[in-house]
Amino acid sequence: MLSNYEKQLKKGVLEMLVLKLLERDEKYGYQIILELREQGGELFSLKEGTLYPILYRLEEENLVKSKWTAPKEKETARKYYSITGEGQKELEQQILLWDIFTRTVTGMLKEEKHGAE
Amino acid sequence: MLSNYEKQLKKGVLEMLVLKLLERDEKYGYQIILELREQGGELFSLKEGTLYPILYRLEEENLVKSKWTAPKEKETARKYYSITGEGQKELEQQILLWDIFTRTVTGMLKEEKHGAE
DNA sequence: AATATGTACTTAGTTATACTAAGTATGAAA
DNA sequence: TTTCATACTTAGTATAACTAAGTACATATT
Repeated sequence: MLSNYEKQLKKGVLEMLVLKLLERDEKYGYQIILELREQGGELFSLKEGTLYPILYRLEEENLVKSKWTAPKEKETARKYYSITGEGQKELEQQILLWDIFTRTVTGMLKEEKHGAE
Repeated sequence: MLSNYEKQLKKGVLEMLVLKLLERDEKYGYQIILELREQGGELFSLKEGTLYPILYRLEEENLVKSKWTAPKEKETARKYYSITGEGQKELEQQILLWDIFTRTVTGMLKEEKHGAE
């Protein structure tokens, strides 16, 4: 079980990571869950109830688009998501901000304790 | 004005940064606002309505403790916060997690697009 | 003198996002 | 036949940062 601190750190980042996965090629929701788990370990082992609403939100914002596949015999239907041009731009923006953000915070954590001078 | 993405990224981190500032020496709320702004720029220019509730929460969790200063002549009273032993431990934990978290995410962002193989 | 600005703290209510927990439906394995 | 893995949906909750408003006092500006 993740600590509350870990849950909070993930805010915002999940959207960026989903866009990043879709940058490669189109994927369906459950596949994204598996790949996030594979790449991110426990920290990014999402329940369906976490991932799917992210996808709906991204689609609402036109950052991704989806299409259902006609299921072949003995296959469940899947909803494939792909990144849009707008989504690609947004992803690049978010990665830039992520770099600035983490460098800023890491810098602030390095400020040393003042000794007597 | 910060983007929504930036607001979300800050979740969790502010608590850690406040603890970090208090690690050096005790400080009062308004002073913390000024130092965060100085070190963190626009990204960490907090309104009072953002900072003070963080301090109250930290105190509730016994990670910091506070004392009012008796105001000398022509001085407003200030509430000084200092970190507790528990707060110091929590800070170290959070910094460890922060490092793991950022390395994980940055690694996931570096996964290259698959070309044809 | 009146107004604005900076210091210093408080609090009510809003927004955004991840969470839990439950549900639907199918196919394969025990 | 019961469990498990796949695959998607949705209602409700928790958390944390936000806006916006307020109090109070001292200093600076007009």
